[in-house]
Amino acid sequence: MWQNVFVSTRWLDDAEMTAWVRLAAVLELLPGVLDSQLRRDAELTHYEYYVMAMLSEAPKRTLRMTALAQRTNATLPRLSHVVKRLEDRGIVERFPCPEDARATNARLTAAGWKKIRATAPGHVETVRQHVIDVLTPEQITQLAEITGAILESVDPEGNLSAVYRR
Amino acid sequence: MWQNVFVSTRWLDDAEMTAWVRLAAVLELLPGVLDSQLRRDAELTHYEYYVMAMLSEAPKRTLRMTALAQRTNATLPRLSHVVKRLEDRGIVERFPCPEDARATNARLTAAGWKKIRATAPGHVETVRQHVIDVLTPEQITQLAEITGAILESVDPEGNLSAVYRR
DNA sequence: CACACATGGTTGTAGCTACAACCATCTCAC
DNA sequence: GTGAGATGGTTGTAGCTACAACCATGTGTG
Repeated sequence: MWQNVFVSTRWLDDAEMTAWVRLAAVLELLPGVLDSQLRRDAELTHYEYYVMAMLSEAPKRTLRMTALAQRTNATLPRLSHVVKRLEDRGIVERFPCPEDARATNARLTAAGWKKIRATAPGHVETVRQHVIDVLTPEQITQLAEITGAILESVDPEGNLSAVYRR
Repeated sequence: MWQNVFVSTRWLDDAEMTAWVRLAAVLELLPGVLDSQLRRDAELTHYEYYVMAMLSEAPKRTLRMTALAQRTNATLPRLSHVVKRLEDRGIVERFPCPEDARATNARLTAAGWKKIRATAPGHVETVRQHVIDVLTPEQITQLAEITGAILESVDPEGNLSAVYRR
C-alpha cells in the first residue's frame, strides 16, 4: 500500500526543487535576521513589533484581541501571552470591551506609541536591506503575486487578515 | 537625532508594502502548516525531517555535524539538541570522526531510512498543495530567483549550504 | 425562559530554539 | 615542542509557541 503511494508520488523536478529548497531556507533564516535586529535595537521580537504596528494603525490605537490576532496571523493563545508581556512592560493596556462583555480590547499606550515610532525606521531599513532593495520592481510585483497564491492555499477560509487578499 | 533618522527613512510604497506584508504572513503561517502535517503523520518537526532528508542523500547516509548544520540552515547548538533527540528515538546514530578527533559524524539508521521513505510522499504532497501547485511554471522560476537574491543578502559569506547559490 | 452550543479570551505546560559558556582537539608560528 | 588562537561540538537555561483545558458571556431554538 505504501509502495503504491510511493510510486504514484509526483516528485519535484529540478526547477521546483530549487525554488522549494530556497524558499525553505528563507523560511528558516529570515525570521532570525529580523528578530535579532529588533531584539538588539529595541528588545522586541518581530511578532511583538507586528502587534504594536497593527495597533498603531488602528483607530484610537485600539483593537479587539480577536481582530489583532487575525491581523498578526497568530492564534489567540499566542497573542494573549504576548500582550500580557507587553502590558507588563507598559507598552499596551487591556480593558473590557463595552459592547461585548466577553471581549477584551488592547490599546497602545503613549509609551508604546513612542517606542514604535523610534523603532520603525531601523526595522524598515532591515526589511529594505534584506528583501526589498535586493529585488527589481518587477520582482516585487511577482513576489506579491506568488505569496498571495500561497496564502490562499494556506488560509483558504480567509480566517486571517484581509490585508493580503486579492 | 531620531527626528533626523525618522524623516530620512525611505518608507515602503504600496507595492513594496503589499509584497512585504504577504511575505511576512507566509513566514508566519507556512512553517506551522508544514510542521503540523509532519507532526500528525510522522511525529516529526519540519526541521527534523530536513535533517533526515539531508542525511538520506549523503554518501553512506552520513555527514559531519558541521556539514549537516550548514545544509539545514541551522546553528550547531540547535542541530546538536535535535540529533540527540533523534538518536534517542533510534533514527540517527552518532560516532566520532576517524580523520578528526574533534568532529562527530551523524548517520541515518536503517529505521531512520525506512521512516523517511514512508514520510516523504506525504510531505512532498503537502509542499505541492501549498506552494508548487498553486504557482505557474514561470512563477516557480521567479520564486527561485527572488529567494536566491534574498538569501545572498541574508547569508552574504555563503556560510550556509551551496544548494541555493547561483 | 431554559438549555445547548458558539464565541472570546486566558492559563498551564510541554517542547523547541537562541544564546552563552564550556571543553577538547587541531594548527601553526616561533 | 609549546603556547595562542581557531575549529568542532555539547550542555545549561531562559524565553517563546503550540496545544489543550478551561471559564464567562452571548445566541438561538423549542
